[in-house]
Amino acid sequence: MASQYCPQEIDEKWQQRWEELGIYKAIDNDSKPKFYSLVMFPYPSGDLHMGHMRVYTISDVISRHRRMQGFNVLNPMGWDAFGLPAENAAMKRKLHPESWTKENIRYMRDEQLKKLGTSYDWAREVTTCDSNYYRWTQWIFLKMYEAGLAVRKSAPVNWCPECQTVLANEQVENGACWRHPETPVEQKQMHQWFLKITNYAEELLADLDTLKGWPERVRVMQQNWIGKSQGAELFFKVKEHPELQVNVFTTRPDTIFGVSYLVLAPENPLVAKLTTPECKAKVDEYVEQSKKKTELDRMTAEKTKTGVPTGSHVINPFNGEAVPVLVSDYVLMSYGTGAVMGVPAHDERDFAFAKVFNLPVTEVISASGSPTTDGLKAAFLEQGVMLNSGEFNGMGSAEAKLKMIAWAESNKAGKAHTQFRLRDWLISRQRYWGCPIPLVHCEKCGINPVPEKSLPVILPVEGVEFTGEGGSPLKRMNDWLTVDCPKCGGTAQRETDTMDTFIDSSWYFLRYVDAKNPELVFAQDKVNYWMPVDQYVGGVEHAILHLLYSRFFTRALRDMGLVKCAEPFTNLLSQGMVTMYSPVSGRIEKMSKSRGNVVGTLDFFKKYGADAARLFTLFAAPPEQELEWNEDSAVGQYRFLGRIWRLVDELLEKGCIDSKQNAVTIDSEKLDAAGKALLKQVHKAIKAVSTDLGNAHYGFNTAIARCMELVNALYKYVQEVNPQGHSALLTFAIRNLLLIIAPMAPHISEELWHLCGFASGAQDSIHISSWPQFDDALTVDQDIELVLQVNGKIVNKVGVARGLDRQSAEDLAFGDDKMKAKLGGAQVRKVIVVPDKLVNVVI
RNA sequence: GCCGAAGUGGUGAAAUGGCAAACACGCUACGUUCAGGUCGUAGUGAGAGCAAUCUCUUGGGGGUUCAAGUCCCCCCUUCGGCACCA
Repeated sequence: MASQYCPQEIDEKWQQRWEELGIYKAIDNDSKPKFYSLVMFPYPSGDLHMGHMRVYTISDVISRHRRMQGFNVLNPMGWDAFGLPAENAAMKRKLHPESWTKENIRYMRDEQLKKLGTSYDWAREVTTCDSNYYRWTQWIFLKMYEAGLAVRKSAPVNWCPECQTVLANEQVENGACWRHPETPVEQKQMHQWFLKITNYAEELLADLDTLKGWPERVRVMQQNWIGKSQGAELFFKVKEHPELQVNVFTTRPDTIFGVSYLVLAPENPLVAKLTTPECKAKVDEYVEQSKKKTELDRMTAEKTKTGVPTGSHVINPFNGEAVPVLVSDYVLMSYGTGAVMGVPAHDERDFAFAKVFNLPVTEVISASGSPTTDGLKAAFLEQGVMLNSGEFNGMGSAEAKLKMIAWAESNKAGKAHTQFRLRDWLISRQRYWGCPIPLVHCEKCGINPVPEKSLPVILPVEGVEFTGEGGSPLKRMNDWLTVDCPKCGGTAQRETDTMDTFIDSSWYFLRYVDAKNPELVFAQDKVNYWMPVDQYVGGVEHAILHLLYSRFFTRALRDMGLVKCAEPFTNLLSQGMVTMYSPVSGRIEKMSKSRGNVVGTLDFFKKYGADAARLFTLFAAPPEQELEWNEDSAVGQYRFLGRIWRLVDELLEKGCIDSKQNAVTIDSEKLDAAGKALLKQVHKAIKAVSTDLGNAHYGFNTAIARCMELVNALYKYVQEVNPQGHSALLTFAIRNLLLIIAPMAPHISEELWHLCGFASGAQDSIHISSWPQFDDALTVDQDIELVLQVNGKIVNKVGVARGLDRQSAEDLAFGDDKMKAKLGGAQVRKVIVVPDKLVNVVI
């Protein structure tokens, strides 16, 4: 055995051996309890840095631990391989996106993920840009099309001029493209394909409550995003055009008697119909101006209200009053009906608007039920008592709300309505490197789906030219473009838009269960055996996008009878990001190439080994927290591993490791005091690490600390006691130390496991050994320190044997010299005894 | 503005309402070494004291409790989500 820890000589050896032995293969429909461990698959950008490695390490430790606990673990890996960066890189480097992507995958798989010592079942590898994956993406799309969940409609959409494509709402951040924070998105009215995620809005929101294994912050983010508001849709007839009516959505139908005007969004088609000839010039100008504003402008513009009258009026269905209709850009076309009733007395924005346009402020709710004496200074937003509201006067506003909705319904003046903020998912992309949408446009028969038997619609690879101009290169691929209409057989054209890459990742976890099936998207028995995912690990940046889409997909597939579960991910761990000082910004920021603060994986692995990298990312912070990369501290983990190595080396040298000894425990009674103490340390460490790795918070940092304590205890023992003659105890300690650290440091533990002779042969591995048991009785300290307090302040600590009864503890406290001094002769009011912990005397 | 998470030594952090700072990084000393590194051992929250020891300490202020980093209320700061959402 080398006396020095040399990861360079052991890491790759074991990585290869594990692969040969196939010990990480998951077995479908095995009788052992299953554990589906999933980590968010990477985009093959070409290089993983330490920031990425954290998430794979965390998920790998969970998988390894469960495997040792006897679970049939599914721990797969794949590639989210479609997407814009490949296309942009291809244009820049004159490569095809496919070769660029495939080469990146090879490098990231073979040179990075495998060298981290991950335990993936590579037989299930999935690559979303492979036609044997995306044919099923297309198949699911067609199923959704049949179910009416994929629809083509005209809608205002977000266009990123930089990406040259439309984007989903979820991909717009602060009014800018998620890939280009400097580029504001433009609003365009376009015919596009949408998935009707809104059909599931209610369920997606309500079921968040069932996700007890998800972090609160992620649930709240999804809640905010779905954004449910309850209220009513109310109908206003147009005075000048009795055949027209304007519907508004409001959460406050109880304020309807306070309506003093109505506002339309500039994009609302009713604007043209309601504008009178006298007002047309000004309205047209206003609408033109607001069209020029990007969403970003409209959001960041000062909140002073602007607007123009249309010249028309609508009639309040509750009191028959005619109120003017105006146009203003504070009303959004994309939310509700694109029209709002103006109630200045009870809405802040309406109040501000009324002040600018000098509109009446009619108070209809007040705290007391009588009007405010000197006029409202601001909108009154709270609940209260109704006034100026006809038959509803005197009612509480909450009650009036229900009564008024009922009145509206029976008088055909409105109806109860729940409004969601969530919008349908725009999935068309005017780009090449994505999954083709399997549809055909025929001049005679319109839009037809590609028949199932003709799938996949292969994305053409040969002869594609990337000019960066004139839209998607697919539009110029005439051979590919022209196709027989599946319905009439005439000449037709393929759809040239591709799908949003988030579609690919919305179901990949379902394909892993049956990754190579050529006949089916996945077999029923397999998907029902493995799903749902037991532990998902990934970054919080996907809290809305990917996680919401996957929840939607799983529900849609459930309704088609393809899966049984509604929620795909039972437990979710959102790991914090890895940060480091950035010389670009001068701040500590998320590790990224553009910020110039990345630590490459290979250099570190070469110098200190994969285990040190793994231990550092696990040890430096709890998994949900941010972690600042610190080279010194990471090297500290390398030293810790060296300490283990030398300890085992020394014990082997001295013949203190007995490879045959594999007792479950050691008889404590036969040990001397030092031996008992060490044995206790071992059982305590097993217990603590089992708890830390087994609970929902995954205390990897404390688990490693416990291992360090055990190593420290072993050093102390070996120094104080001649280890010779104690081989049974020392073997037991080393054996268990290696087992409990194995999930976190898989290479060194495997090497030492074999060097100690604990493996049954070259075919054996520590990683398929059983997780060790601990004896709870042996973890209990028999000698404890009883804390003596007066009024909760510590006065003294005395060593006593465990199990001292209350009375003896109290006597002991009152007999203690320091306590006596502290108490003086004061009157004792109360004595609290917490057995084996403390005595608190209250004076 | 609404919602959520967090705030503990020089640093990363740890603490089922019951001894605050486990475990590390860093630093200091000693040993090993020609020396440096490595390695090993010890020390290391702040203040006072030669010392035993004492006092203070978990963003700030109140409260509950025999006992609060932990529970409750108010405030401050930082980070994150939503935001002219009717």
